[in-house]
Amino acid sequence: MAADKPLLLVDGSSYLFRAFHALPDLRTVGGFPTGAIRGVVGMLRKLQADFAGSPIAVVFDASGPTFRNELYPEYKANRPPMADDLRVQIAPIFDIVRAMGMPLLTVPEVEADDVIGTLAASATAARRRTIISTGDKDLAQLVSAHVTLVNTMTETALDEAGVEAKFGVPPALIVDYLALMGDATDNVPGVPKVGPKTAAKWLAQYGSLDAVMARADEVKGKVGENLRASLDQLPLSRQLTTIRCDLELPVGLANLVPAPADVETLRTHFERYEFKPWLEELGGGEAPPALAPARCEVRIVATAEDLQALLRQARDAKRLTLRLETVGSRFMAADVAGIALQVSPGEAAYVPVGHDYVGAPPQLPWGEFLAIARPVLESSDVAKVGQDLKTIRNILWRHGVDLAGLADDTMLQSYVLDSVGARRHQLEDVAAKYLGVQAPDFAAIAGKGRRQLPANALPVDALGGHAGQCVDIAGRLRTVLRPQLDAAGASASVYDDIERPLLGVLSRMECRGALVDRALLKAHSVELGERLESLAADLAAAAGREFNLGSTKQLQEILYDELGLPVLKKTQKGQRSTEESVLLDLADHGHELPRLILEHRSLSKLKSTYTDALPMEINPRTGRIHTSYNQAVAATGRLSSADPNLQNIPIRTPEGRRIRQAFAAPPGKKIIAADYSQIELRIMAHLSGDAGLLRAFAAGDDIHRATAAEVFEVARAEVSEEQRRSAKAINFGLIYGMSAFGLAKQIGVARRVARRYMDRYFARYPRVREYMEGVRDSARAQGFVETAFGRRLYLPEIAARSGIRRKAAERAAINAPMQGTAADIIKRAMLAVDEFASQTSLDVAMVMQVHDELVLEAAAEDVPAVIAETRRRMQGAADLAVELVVDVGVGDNWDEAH
DNA sequence: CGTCGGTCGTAC
DNA sequence: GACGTACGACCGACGT
Repeated sequence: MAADKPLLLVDGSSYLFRAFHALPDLRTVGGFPTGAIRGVVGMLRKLQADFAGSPIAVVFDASGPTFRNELYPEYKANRPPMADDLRVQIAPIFDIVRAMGMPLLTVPEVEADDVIGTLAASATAARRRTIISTGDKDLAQLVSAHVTLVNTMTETALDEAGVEAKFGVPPALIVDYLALMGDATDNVPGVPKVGPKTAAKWLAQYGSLDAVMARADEVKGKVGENLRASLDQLPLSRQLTTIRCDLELPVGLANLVPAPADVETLRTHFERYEFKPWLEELGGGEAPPALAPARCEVRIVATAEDLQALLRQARDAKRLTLRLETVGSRFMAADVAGIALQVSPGEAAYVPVGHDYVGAPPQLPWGEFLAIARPVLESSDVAKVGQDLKTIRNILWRHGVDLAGLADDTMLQSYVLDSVGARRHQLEDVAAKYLGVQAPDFAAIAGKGRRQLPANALPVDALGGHAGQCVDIAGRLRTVLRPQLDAAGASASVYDDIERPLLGVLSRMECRGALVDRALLKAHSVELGERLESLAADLAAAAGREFNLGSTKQLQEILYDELGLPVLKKTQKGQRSTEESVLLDLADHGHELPRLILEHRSLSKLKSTYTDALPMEINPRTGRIHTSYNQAVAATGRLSSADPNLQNIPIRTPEGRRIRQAFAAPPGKKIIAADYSQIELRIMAHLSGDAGLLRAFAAGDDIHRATAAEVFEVARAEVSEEQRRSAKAINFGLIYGMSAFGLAKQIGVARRVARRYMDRYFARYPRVREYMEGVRDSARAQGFVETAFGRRLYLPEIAARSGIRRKAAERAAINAPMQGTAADIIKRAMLAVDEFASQTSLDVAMVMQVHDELVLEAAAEDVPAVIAETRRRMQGAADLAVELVVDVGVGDNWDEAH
C-alpha cells in the first residue's frame, strides 16, 4: 500500500439520504427510481478520480438496532420508515460500489460513523493521513492534525481550523457541543432552547461540557433552568453523540485496497438504470444502431468539376444536407469560409471558398462557387437539410442566394420532440442525445478565448474535417429524429405544419429587418444622459456620499447599514433586496433616496438597454435592425428574439413609448400593429369549456370587468377601477398558476382575502378549476402537457419529491398549454399572413412578432385592404370555442400604431 | 482581461 | 417558497 496516499473513508449513508432528498426525482423509462444511485455513484466516481490509488472504504449503516438503541431505546425512534423509493436503490448501490472495486463495509450493531472513527484512529496510529468524505457534521469530532473532512457534494473541506471557524468550537469539543444542542432528527435530547450559538458560547466560557455542568447554577434565565433540568440527561446525550473509535473490525487497513473495476457488471447496471454518459465512458460496448462510425470521410472540393459532380449527386438524390463555416456569428456580418455538403451518410465534402492565410491551397472563389451551385441551392426540387437552416438561409441570402426547398431542420426536430430535454438544441446537444456521438468541438481546432483563430485562418483540412463531420451528423440526425416525431402524438404535425414552414417566414422577416430612426434614439439618449447626471447629484446628497448607482451591493450598504432602513425582502441568495417593489415600500419610510433610485433605475434602463444599444444594431447597409428570432429556445413554443431583443421594447410608460416611436415606417408606408385580444384567457375558456367564461367572451364583455362583477358580487356597471384591477390580477394569476400568497402580494390584500377571491372565482367558473386539476393530473400521469395543437412540453419534475420543485413544475404545467397554444396560433397566423403577403399585389411585409402581436409595413394606400386580410387570417388561425379578436392600429411608427 | 453567477428590469 | 416565458445590462468575484 502506498504510504504517501491518504486513507479515504466515505460515509455512504450520509450521501445516500442527501442524494435521495436533494436530487430531482430521476427514474428509468420503466419508472424505477434512480436519483440516489446516480447521486451516490456520481460522488464516488468523483472521489475515485480525485484520489486515484488511495486506500479506500465505503461505509454504510447496517440495518437493525445498534448499541445506541441499547443505551437509549428512543434513539432515532421518531424517524419515519425509509421511503420505498429509497430502499430499493440500496442494493443496486452496493452492487455498483463493489463493481467499481471499492471495499464496502457494513458492520452490524454499530453505525457507519463508528466504523469510520475506528478506521481513522488506526490510520492515525499508523501515521497515515485520513480524508473522510461525508455530508454529516457530526463527524467533525474526528478531525485532527491527521484527519480532514470533505463534503464531495458541496466540494468543501474542513480541517481543525475550519471546524473551529464553522462551529465555534475545536474538534475535541464537538461531542460536548452536540450533546448540549441535542439532535431532533435522531431524537437525542439536549438542553431545550440551546442551539449552536449558546452551546458554543458556554463551551468557550467554561471549557467543556463537564465544566458547564459543574457550574450550571451560574447560568441565568430560562436557559439556565433548562440546563439544570437537563443535568441528568446530558451524560447520556454525550454518550450517544460520541463516535466510537475502538471497535473490533473484521478488516484492517491492509484490506482497504481498491480493486480493478468489474466493467461488465458496471455496464449491466448502467444500462439497467440508464446512466448513458457513464455507459459511454465504459466504451467497447455494443454500438446502438444509430451510432455513426467514428469519423466520416471528408473530401475537399476545390475544382469546378468536382463541385459539379457532387451537385449532380444531390440532384439525383433530391436531397442535400449543408452547413456553413463562417467568420463571425451574427448573420448580417458573417462571411463564408467554406461550405460542407453531404448527400449520403458517411461521405461529406467541404468546399473552401474564403480561407485566407499564407500558403492556403487553391479554392473556388465565392463567385465561381455560386455560379455553379446557385441552381441547386435555389431549387425547391432539392430538399435542403441542416442544423439551424434559418441561419444558413440568412447568410446565403446576404450573399445573394435565395435558398429554397427548406426541408428538414434538425434543431427544430429536436425542439419539437422535447423542447427542454436536449438543453440548447445545438448540434452537440442533439447529437449526444439522439446519436450518442460527440460532435466535433470548434475550439479543438481553433482554440478559445482571445487566441481563437477565425475560421478563415484555419487550415482547409482542419476546418473541412470539422465541418464534414458536423454536416454528416446533421444528415444522420434527420433520419433518426423523423420516426420519433411520427411516434410522439401530434408532434410530427407541429413540426411539419408549423415549425418547418415558419422557418422560411422568419428568415424573410429577419433579412428584411425593421426600420429604426437613429437620430430620434440618439436625441433621446442625450436627454436621458442629462437627466441622469442631475439625478446623480441629488442621489449623492441623499445618500450622504458618492456611490456606484448601478451597484446593488453598494446600495444595500447605504440603505440598510448606513440609513438603517428596514429589510423588507431578501433575494434568493439571501442578499437584502433592492428591487422595485421593495424600494416603493421603503419610499414610504420618510427617506427620499428610494424614490430617487427608482427614477434613476428606470431612466438608465432606457438609456443603456434601448437608446444606447439599439443604434449600434442598425445595419449600416440596410439602415434597419435585423433581429434573430430563436425558434428553439422557449419551453412553451414561443419564439424569442435576440441580437437585439425586439420583444421587450417598452410600452407601459410614456417615457418608454418614445423608444417605440423610433420604430418607423419608411416614406410612403405605414406601420400596422395587429394583436390578439386576451388570447391566453380565451384559450383558457376554450380548453376548460367553462360556460360562464365562454359566455362572457361571446357577449364581447370586458373580461376583467366581468370577472370583477362575479368575484366581488356587484353589477357590471358598479365595478370600481380598484375591483377591475384586482380581477385583472386574478385573471393573469390563473394563467401563471399563481397561489393565494402571490395574488395577495400582487393586489395588496391579506392572504385570507385573496384566498376568498380565488374561491369565489372558482365557484363562478367551476370548469376552470376542473381543467387545472386535470392538467396537473395528466402531467403527472404522462410526464408532459400538450397544447391544443399537440405540441408537447415534458415536465420531469412534476413528480419531484421536493415540494418547491414539484410546485414549480405544476405551475409550468398549468401555464404551458395556454402560453403554448397562443404560440401555436400566432405561428399559424404568421404562415397565413406570409402566404397572403407573398401572393398579393399589395405592398405589405411582416417585420416583427411580439408573442400576441404582428407588426407589418404596408404602402399607405394599401393599408385598408391589408388590415382586412390580416385580421381575417389572424382570426382564422384557430377554430376555438371562443372567437379570436384582433385589434389593429396604424401609424407612422410603432407607438402610433397602438 | 475574459467568464460567469447574481440581481434587476423590460416585454407578453 | 410563493407568477409563467424570454433577453440583456451591470456589477463583482474569480481565473488566466
